[in-house]
Amino acid sequence: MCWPSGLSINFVSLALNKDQRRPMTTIYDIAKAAGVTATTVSNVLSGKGSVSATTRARVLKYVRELEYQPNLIARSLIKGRTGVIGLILSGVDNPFYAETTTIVERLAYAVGLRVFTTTLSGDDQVGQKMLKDLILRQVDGILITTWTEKQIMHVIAAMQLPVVHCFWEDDKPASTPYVAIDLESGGLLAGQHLLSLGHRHLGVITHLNRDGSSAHEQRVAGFQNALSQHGLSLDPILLQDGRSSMEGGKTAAHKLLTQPNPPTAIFATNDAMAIGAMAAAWELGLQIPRDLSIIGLDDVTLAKYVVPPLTTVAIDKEAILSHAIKLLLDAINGQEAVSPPPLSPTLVIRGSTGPCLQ
Amino acid sequence: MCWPSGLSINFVSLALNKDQRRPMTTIYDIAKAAGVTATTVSNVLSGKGSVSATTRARVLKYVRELEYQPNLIARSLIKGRTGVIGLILSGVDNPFYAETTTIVERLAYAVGLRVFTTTLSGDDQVGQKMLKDLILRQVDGILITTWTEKQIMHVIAAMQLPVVHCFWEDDKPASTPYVAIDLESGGLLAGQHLLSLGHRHLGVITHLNRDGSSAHEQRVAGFQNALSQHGLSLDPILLQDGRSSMEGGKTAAHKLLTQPNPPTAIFATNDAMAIGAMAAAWELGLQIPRDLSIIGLDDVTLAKYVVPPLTTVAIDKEAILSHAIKLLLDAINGQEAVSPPPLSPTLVIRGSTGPCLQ
DNA sequence: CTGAAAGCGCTAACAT
DNA sequence: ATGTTAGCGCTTTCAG
Repeated sequence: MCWPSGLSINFVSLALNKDQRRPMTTIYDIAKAAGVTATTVSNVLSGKGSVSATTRARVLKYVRELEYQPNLIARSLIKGRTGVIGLILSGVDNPFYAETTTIVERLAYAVGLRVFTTTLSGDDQVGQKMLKDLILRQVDGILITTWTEKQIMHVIAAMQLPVVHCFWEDDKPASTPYVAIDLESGGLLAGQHLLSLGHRHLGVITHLNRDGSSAHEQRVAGFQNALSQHGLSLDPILLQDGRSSMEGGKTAAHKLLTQPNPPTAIFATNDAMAIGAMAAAWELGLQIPRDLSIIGLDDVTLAKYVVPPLTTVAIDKEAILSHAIKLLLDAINGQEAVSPPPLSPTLVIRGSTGPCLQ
Repeated sequence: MCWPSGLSINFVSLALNKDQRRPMTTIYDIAKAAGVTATTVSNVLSGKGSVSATTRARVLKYVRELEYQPNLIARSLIKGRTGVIGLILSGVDNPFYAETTTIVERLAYAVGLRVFTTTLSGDDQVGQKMLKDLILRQVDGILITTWTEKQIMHVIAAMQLPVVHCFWEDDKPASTPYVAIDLESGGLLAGQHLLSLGHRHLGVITHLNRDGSSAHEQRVAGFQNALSQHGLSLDPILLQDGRSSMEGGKTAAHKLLTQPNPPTAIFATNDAMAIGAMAAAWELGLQIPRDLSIIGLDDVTLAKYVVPPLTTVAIDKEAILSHAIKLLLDAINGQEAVSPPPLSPTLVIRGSTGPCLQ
């Protein structure tokens, strides 16, 4: 064989097919070695039944020697449980979702669950197929964190598969457990903060297209409540769609800021859009917070590092997801899953908001 | 039962245990309904064997009526293949990894593979256990994108499990397929760019602790090559550890910039650290790029949105991961997995670098 | 305390 | 073209 220069044999690996690889040692292998039956080995391993100390020791010895590893697939088949859950996420360029995955994976593993993450990129078919695939793979439950096609919800419901919602409750069947956040008070907090800084001409960037959502509507509603308290109301032209993404937030901010009478402060209903808005402000030569205040909602890790650091309404992802996992586990175990009362967000003041100077 | 005010019965879900739920319809159910045997149903479904058009139609009819869904767990058990791969990631606050997961999930699914993401948070034990769990769950292969304990590598090697490395090749057994990037030329590009802007006093933020890595060393080496070409060399005090994270980058930049003779430009060996460095500069009242130029490496999505937009050396994640998945698939199928020649990064000039004004 | 037998849902020889 | 048999690796009654 002839190699392009620079490529050595190191760069080649003649892999072994599954059948060519050394077969895993099974429970039978160690049963034979220990001179007992598979049942006994199983009992030793599971701690059920009762086995004499002697045989237990002998079995364990071979377990070690033969480096036995239980085959979780076989176990899943017989138990009717895989110990895997599905996680449904949105695929927009939003750091929030990235953080969600990591947290969920860790929390789930802590209770013995692995997760298949399914990222829905818009309304494509791929995501929907991936979701069905989750069912074929016998996941024990599903955690939904974003808008999901009604049809899919029905399939899941028909399967009577345990489901928990969080961050997003649109089109959720009434009976589905849900970990709620008081998003309306989140919007209120944002509004009050801006108002207290003297801003009176306020813009909003939110997510409002058809698959958009009460989750964002609530934030806006809370914001409007704050305005009402000051006898103000939101000018519809100052409410723009940012599609939940950084890019969308940037575009929306452009529209807002190039109007004849631009706002002096903007509430973006999530941090991704807020960060996009900051980028737009920079392009327009606006300095934050001198010329424009921006407040987000979520408190993603990144918020601390953007310039200037983003003032935002923080939601406790960790707490919410931890609740969600617990709920899902209860549902999987056939226990009553009681949704907790809504969690309250908190205001985190950093550098992207300041007094109104106009 | 008594409910806190505001909570309605909607918030409760009495879940069904697995055993209580309607059992899935199996291949036998539809065999019985269609008056054939399970084998025939299997043949119809797989398209193997041969079945008369009539029975095929009849079987298919019941498949639809009874809403048959194949149980992939059972299939996995008999096939000795799960169609699942493991993905090993680092858990630092680096947007790069988030993007990696999403891309891998999509690319993998396109070739019929699902992925179990395993985030290694430092050198904790949890990550290592999760990794072993991957094996118990019979993943078909593993894609490693970050530093991994040698011991684990040995376990995997012992299992003769297909493995592919990318982005990171430290401690990689020589025979493991690897998708390489020419990181050294990446560092060179960064250095040349800074030099061409007139900067002569340069700082570097990189990842250098023990589990750090040739992956970052290469970047620094390339950078130093650029310096050498100009008869310059890197002052060791201007090389700081940023631990690959935004926080680390920020801390490192602080150290760099508070020195008696601070650099006029900084090369951070990844975008996360570069973004952290930008935050540090802001805190110190330095304006970018007027007072300080910063260049990163990776080109994460976020780079376009930070203020000012980050100049960086882009690596084509999509291409690399696509190669990696292909390699892994080859390895799984027992085919020769030939590592491609190293891919070249490219310079993307945005707003965080400018002429040296001192 | 240990073993025999059955079966989870599916597929793959090997008949017929 | 269809059916029979056996088995993937494990657990779970139920006997002994």
